[in-house]
Amino acid sequence: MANIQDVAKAAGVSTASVTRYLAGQRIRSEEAVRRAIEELGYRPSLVARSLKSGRHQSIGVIVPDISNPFFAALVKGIEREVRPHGLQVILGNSDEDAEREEALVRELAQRTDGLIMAPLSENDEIPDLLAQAGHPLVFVDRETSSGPDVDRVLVDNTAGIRQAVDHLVGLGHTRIATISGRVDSTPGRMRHEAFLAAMAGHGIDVDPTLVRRGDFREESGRLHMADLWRLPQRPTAVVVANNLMTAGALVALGALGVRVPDELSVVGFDDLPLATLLDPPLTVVSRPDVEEGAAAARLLVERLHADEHVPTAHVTLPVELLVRGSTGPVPKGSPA
Amino acid sequence: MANIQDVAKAAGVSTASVTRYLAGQRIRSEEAVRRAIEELGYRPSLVARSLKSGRHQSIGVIVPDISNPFFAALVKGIEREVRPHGLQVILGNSDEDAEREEALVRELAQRTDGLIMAPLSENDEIPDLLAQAGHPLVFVDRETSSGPDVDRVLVDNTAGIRQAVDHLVGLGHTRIATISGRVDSTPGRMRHEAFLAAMAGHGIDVDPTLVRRGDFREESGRLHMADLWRLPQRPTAVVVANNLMTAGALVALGALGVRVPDELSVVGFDDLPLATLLDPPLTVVSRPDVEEGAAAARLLVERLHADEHVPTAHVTLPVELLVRGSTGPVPKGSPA
DNA sequence: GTGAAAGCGCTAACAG
DNA sequence: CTGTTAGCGCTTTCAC
Repeated sequence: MANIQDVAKAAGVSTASVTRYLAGQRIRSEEAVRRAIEELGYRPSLVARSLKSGRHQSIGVIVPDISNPFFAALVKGIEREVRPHGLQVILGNSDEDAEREEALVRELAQRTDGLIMAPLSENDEIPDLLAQAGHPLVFVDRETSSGPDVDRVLVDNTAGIRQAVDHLVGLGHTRIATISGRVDSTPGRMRHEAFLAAMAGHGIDVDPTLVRRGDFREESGRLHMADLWRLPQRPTAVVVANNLMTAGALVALGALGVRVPDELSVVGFDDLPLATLLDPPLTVVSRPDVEEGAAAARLLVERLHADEHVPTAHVTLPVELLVRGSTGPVPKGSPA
Repeated sequence: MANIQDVAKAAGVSTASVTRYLAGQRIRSEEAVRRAIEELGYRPSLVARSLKSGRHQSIGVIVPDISNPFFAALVKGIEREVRPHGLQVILGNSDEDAEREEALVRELAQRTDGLIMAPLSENDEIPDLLAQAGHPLVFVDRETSSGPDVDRVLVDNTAGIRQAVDHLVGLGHTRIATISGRVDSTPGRMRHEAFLAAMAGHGIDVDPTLVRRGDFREESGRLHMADLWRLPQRPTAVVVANNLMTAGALVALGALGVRVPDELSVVGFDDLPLATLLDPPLTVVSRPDVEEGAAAARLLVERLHADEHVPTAHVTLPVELLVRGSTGPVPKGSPA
């Protein structure tokens, strides 16, 4: 691979002139340099540029699970927002693994100008280190609890769960179960607490056996749903804290031959691509996923372009309950 | 951020000794260096290392659409395979955009040790340039037609489509439609040609109005399906060339109130996460997606570790027709 | 406008 | 085993 010295030599100028040409400045031997670059197939080394300038013209995005359609949509929103600014998006997938997440943070912090991340756990410390080091950081969907104040974009998890519970209670349900996500993560904790609060708000005592702690993965939805159905006193409705666990719960229910919503009402959090085509169509708490990513990207870009200090921003986006076919009245003969 | 000089100074040694310590070699002042690193919070600059060594300890993966579950699974397989080798995976999403793909290739080629990519089009030239420059490259799912011979991992698209057509013909269908993917891409072209060949193999003349060219996106599945249903002579079955377009086709059919498989049989290519929970469960050509990624990763890692020339490998993985509920006999009264 | 030269942070060859 | 030094490829003073 040709370097800037080769080009300078071929064009009969100094490397400084080549740099100037590259930067779009006017130089006398423009044509010669252009030809030399062309003939040698020269491409400036991004690594050398980064070392020299400390900038990378790219941002990093770290998500816990890229195969979750929600995070895929988030990434879409980020890319859409960031592209016009000439920044590359480099994606890291921690695969729900704390060690891998840490490695990615360290790697991308050094190779990008800023980071958008959904940390695995609120106890994560790495992001705080980054922020302290002055590396631009925006939390999206999740945040950490300790450390400095950081830009973040969340959705109104509490309102979403409350709407779901209100809807079920309105249909006459009282034995409502929940399958929570990781309670050490922001959405897991908030949705879990919101469920308990909403039930209390309706004056309903929650049977502890109906409160299950999952981990956001499909398998945990499957297992907990099967468990719930094995209970002597079954629930008449269930609120599942994310899309993947909802999918798992539906698989379990399908295998058990449970009729939804006749025997059990199901509400998921986060829409699924084919939610309307399921049998029955799934009632879910839906949120503006692409927009969530875009909002986070806007905060980061703003911070990258700012000369002076930018105050920390906290954005909360609204959610919406989409009532479809998977929720219905309490089955007859159930203990009301 | 502290650099190696700061550490050397603090420990009272030369930078060379710090480097040696970092590389795990035995040095006399080990303890002093350890403490200096600890106290200064020193982290070696990856960028400087890359510039010096020309290696990056990471690989790049470029896919056309990360929100397609197939590519998400592919990435999973790659990460699983590559992690034990201490390599980071950096993901690029071209979002079906040729310009963006080119930018990603150029960027990642300079910042990674090797690339796994599913090129948008068989006419793409960038990958060839890379390969000529000696940058390790593996094609997965798709390849380019010109340029040097490159490692690749594909699936047996032809056999998959043939099985789908055989299955439908076995059920008595002859008016079989297809919605193809981008025919300038490997899987698009192969599945398209395989469809025509399989039909010819059964001695069936294909009505040209039943052959639609989509672009692998959901919307194109929706549009083409709606178009097909508007035809005076409707098909009795349809083979859709990928998962997203199948989802779109199902949405269109749902909106039109078409009963599957009573009025129309549907076969998709690529399984969908919830395919078994759809109404009816979807018949698909399924393939080992995670394994496809892993196979590509193995080829790349092998090439990265090899001292000498490694002959090019071409891997083709088998596919499997999963017959579920969306295919059935020809509707009565249809022109056989 | 232009070129010489220093330096971003690291590693490796070399001499001790 | 250790330190000195050159150099990866680029940008940016600085003096002309």
